[in-house]
Amino acid sequence: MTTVNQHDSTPSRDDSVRDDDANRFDFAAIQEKWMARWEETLPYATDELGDTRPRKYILDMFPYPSGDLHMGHAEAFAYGDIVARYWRLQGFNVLHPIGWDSFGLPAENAAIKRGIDPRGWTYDNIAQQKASFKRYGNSFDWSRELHTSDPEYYKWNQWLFLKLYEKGLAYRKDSWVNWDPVDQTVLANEQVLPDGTSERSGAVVVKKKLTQWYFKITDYADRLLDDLNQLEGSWPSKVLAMQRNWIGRSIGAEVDFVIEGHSKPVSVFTTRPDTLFGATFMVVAPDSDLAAELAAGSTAEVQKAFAAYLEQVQKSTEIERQDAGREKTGIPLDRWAINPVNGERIPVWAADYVLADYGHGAVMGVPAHDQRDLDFALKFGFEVRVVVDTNAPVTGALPVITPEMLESGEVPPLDPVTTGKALGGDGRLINSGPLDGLSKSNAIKRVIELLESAGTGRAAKTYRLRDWLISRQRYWGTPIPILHAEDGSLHPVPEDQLPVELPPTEGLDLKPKGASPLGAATDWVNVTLPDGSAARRDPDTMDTFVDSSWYFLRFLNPNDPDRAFDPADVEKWAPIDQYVGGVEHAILHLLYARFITKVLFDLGYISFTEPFSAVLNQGMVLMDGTKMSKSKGNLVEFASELNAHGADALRLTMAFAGPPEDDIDWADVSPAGSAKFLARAWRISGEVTSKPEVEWKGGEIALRRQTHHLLADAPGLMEAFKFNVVVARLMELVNAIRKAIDTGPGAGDPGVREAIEVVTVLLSMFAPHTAEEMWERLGYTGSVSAAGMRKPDATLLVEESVTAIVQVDGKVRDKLEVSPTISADELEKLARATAGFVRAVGDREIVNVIVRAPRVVNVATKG
RNA sequence: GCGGGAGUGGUGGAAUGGUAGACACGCAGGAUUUAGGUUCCUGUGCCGCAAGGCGUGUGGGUUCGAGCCCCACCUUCCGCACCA
Repeated sequence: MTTVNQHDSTPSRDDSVRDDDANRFDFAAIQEKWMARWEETLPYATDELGDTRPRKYILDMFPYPSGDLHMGHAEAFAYGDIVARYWRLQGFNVLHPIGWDSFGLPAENAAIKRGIDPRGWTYDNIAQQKASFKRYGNSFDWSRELHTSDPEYYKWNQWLFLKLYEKGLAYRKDSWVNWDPVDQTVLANEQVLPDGTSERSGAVVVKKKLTQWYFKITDYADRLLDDLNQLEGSWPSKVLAMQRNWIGRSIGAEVDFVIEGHSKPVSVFTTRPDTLFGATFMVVAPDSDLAAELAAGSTAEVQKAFAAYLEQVQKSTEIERQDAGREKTGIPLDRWAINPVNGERIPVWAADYVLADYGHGAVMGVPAHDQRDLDFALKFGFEVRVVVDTNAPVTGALPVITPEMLESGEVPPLDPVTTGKALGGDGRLINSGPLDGLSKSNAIKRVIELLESAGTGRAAKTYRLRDWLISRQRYWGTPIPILHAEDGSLHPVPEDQLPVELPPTEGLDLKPKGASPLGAATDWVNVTLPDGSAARRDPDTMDTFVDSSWYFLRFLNPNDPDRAFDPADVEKWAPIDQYVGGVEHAILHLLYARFITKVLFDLGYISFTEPFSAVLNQGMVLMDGTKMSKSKGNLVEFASELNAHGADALRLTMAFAGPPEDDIDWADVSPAGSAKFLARAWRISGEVTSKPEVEWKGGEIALRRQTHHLLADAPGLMEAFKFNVVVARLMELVNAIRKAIDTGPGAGDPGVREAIEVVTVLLSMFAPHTAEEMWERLGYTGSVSAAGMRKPDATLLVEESVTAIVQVDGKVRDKLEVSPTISADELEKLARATAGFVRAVGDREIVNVIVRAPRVVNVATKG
């Protein structure tokens, strides 16, 4: 079947010809042809030597190879590719690499289920995804492909780990961790969903006390937070907000309370040190070490009650704990704390509304000014002492409040006990000795000064962000390059002995059992230190988010055996100009990558502190309003869509569906409609009878204007990610060309050739196979991707005439065709003469005339 | 509760404060066709025979003019949440 002709010399509207093979748009044949061509010519390999063009680094979040690509990939990778192709057309040297995030639990779980090696499963999936990407026409530089599960890659994870270890940023600690009882491994805080279940397995996460490796991301909390300001405008505001929220910096003070009979004072963190005189009790987290110590030093009765309470708390799930309307619980410890500012003796309780891992795991209870403390005080009968008059204005004179004003509700009563509402607002301090009369913010400053001079407190910040737990008790990950000597000392594996390769799976039971399967690989785990003593390898592997925290640097020198990346190449390409991926990585991956980038900056390897200059989050692909899933029976398969409509129609559908950030409901879009448009455009490319050398100037002027307006508008639209609008404009231009051929100057008009060539060049971003084919049919031999974006001719952008609207009282009453250079007076004169104007104004009085030549005349009337 | 978005035809969506609904899907009609499909053309916000009127979640405001800016509210989606 001859589906593709260089030159269809008989453009004809005759149906007998139209139905011929040569005039039928055979997307499958076109796709095959160009796929094979690109396989030979490798047009998207980034060749460095002597290339003086400016650079762009466009990156898609690399995929996890679980099965074939799905519709979500089809969307995200279409957008990334469109952006990459756009910058290539604009004359940039574009780096657009691809790799595989190929370590991780799904491979291991699949391996266990089927009794196979996770390697085989993973690399088979990669082969499948790779083939799909090639069919999809992604303009990747395949020569830079990387796999995080290759020793050549994970060697550098280990190198990175050692660098953090040297800097004291990788450390071991014994603490309560999130334990996934199904996957039998620990999870990072970020991997526990809000409902307390595991992001991976869905199991309810439990707490377990373990010694684990951590990265000290909290050292970078301020920088991770403050540097977000630089990204304002080029990152989605939602992602910025989520990161700020996650880091969760609170500014306030630490206050030291002496506990009677306890050697060390107990510090509490508070954002409201101004309310210190209103503290009537103290609460510690029941699962904190502090609570255990305080209980241990109390009566036998308290010890027993405490043990029972602790057990009850630990049995309750995260879901129960997070029920906001839950009644407060707690028990007295029969211990007493001394308020450092007034010497008052206040009782210490344990209650689970205080969290062990935030602040110091202890709070001062100020029931009048904190809702949680108030709820607790009302239940257990603590004094509620108002120390901020929230009715008092912060500036100016104090008001006189009469009983009538309180009665009428004009002024709310300062009575939290009766209202049940804590007084959280600003006001003036009362019942607070030296702070009386001060505003909230002044009182905070003053009380910190008093505490600091007395040595019983200080200004302090605290964060919601926790250190990053990176140990995983699983096989399919990067081994942690640390040796444990028999005396318990830690010995980093020397850099020249990296990588520490994973042992083969033969003989290993990968089934989760609470400890890493690597511990059972006797030959692998037992080693000898240089002094001849015995040691064991650390059997845990790293969180795969370590792999993805720096992979964008490895793309620059993916095959360099001597270093993770070449600083000179990093200088040339990084940071990434445009990162494209799902919002599901808004916190985890992006935060970790930002952290590691800052660490590498501090280590002197790179010169920038933010890895991603701009981020685009694509929406989701839905079906009938919901997420696709096999169980719901609404799954749309990428492969079957690709077979049915072709890569170009699919890509075009993604681009045309709407703004990239919005969800696409596959039931609402029409890949068949996209294919129809492509066929329409392709058909025109075969009908054009002029030669490539033809002089544009003689072309039909209206069509030429439309062509050049599109050239003028396209860059701005593309850079604002308004792909749908660009596609709409291409459709308009194709419709105009169709009309020009059928009922205008005909297929030989130079303007027709110019227009369809511009369509072809722009279309190459969305539908690369079709565009290449059209380019060839138009008589060119090179790739359209190298054709470059044409410049609009400024003289064609000036309109010959514009439509002016005539408004009366803001309503359109008539229209005029006028010169774009018309004067205001002239326009007003013409407007007053229009029929619509005369009819609308009637005999009413004109009170105002606004003229904005050449677009609008608006007349305001009276009566 | 805190934070971030979003509300425009039957549908997806356009619209530097200046003609609301570009473009497409769907639908209707026509041409071609033995027929279907394809292709091409025309129409398609709502009410109304028409003239005309009404229309961007609701109510206010600014303006000659508001889908767009400001205030209040409603609905909805997403993220976080006993974070001291």
